[in-house]
Amino acid sequence: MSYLRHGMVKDQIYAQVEGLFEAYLEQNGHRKTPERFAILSQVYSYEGHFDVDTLYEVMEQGEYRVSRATLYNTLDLLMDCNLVRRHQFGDQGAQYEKCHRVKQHDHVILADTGEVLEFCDPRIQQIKATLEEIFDIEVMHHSLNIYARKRATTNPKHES
Amino acid sequence: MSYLRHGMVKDQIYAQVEGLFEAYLEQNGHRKTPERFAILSQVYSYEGHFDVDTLYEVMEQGEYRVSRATLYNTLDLLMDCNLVRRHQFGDQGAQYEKCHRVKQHDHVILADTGEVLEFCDPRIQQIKATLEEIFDIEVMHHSLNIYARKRATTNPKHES
DNA sequence: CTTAGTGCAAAACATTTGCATCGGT
DNA sequence: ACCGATGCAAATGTTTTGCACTAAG
Repeated sequence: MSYLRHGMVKDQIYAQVEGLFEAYLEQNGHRKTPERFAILSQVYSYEGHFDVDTLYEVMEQGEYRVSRATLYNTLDLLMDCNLVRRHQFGDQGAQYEKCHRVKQHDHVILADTGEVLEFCDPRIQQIKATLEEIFDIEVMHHSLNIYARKRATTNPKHES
Repeated sequence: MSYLRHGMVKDQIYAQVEGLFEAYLEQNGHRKTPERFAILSQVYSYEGHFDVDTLYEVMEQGEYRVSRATLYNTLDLLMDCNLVRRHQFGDQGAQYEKCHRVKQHDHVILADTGEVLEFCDPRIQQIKATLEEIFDIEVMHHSLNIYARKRATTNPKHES
């Protein structure tokens, strides 16, 4: 989609991601196990969000059946090297999503359906810049979730 | 503090909050039990955030010892009538905070200490307005958490 | 060969639920 | 007296941990 850079195709992206993960593992003295790469591959096959349970069930079918313990372990590694992000929508369990070369975005959660929309607003960057100055901090990341409901589309105008 | 309106003092605020809760309970056919008001009182004694476990332990000492089940139940009611808000910082359990006549604000979580700073930026309102228009939704609430770390104060500039 | 990584099962933890009892109304 | 609210304990769902075994380096 739109986050592909000039003619890159998916497999090239994935090859790059795999290389980054491999480099990360080497540089940090972690072993390059087949389970870890199988998980990376599966994680990067998802377009949207996924939870650990879904991932676990899918991987049970695949070539490498990994335990939940390994899933959590590997997801931690992938978050550490910035290939995956974790989200907490509402109160239920964590959701994950790949994030390499994916445009930074935030989420609108629709109350009725639980559906998740994505958006990107430059003003959030401005807010972060302001905060860095005011509090003398270095912002590492943020999480902005908007909880909303679909408007009853009765009138063509807007009624705020 | 700054959210007190023209000469109001704390007890007046609390009396008002109690009145609102009472009205809410009546209008929705809920019973006015002493436990519920004891919880409300304790909740409004906190200036910042608290978690259920802390609340439980404090209330064990007090006049009304309430069970966790009742705490969760009552916190739900308090959220329903907009006297309390729930937050999810990072991965651990939920944090709550009173919200009546408290200025809407968001949070900076410092990675090292877990300390939570509060801020209020008008641009978040603008973002919400834009989203309502773009997606034709009605925003109910939002959650913006900034994860940061204190900057190494090497430069002689201001560090407040 | 060494020891990090793995699967498994148990543990930990926060929250919810079932049920007998209590107490607002 | 009715039935909603409570306390307790068991159940739930998710994530973590201990341990014996496997395999990467």
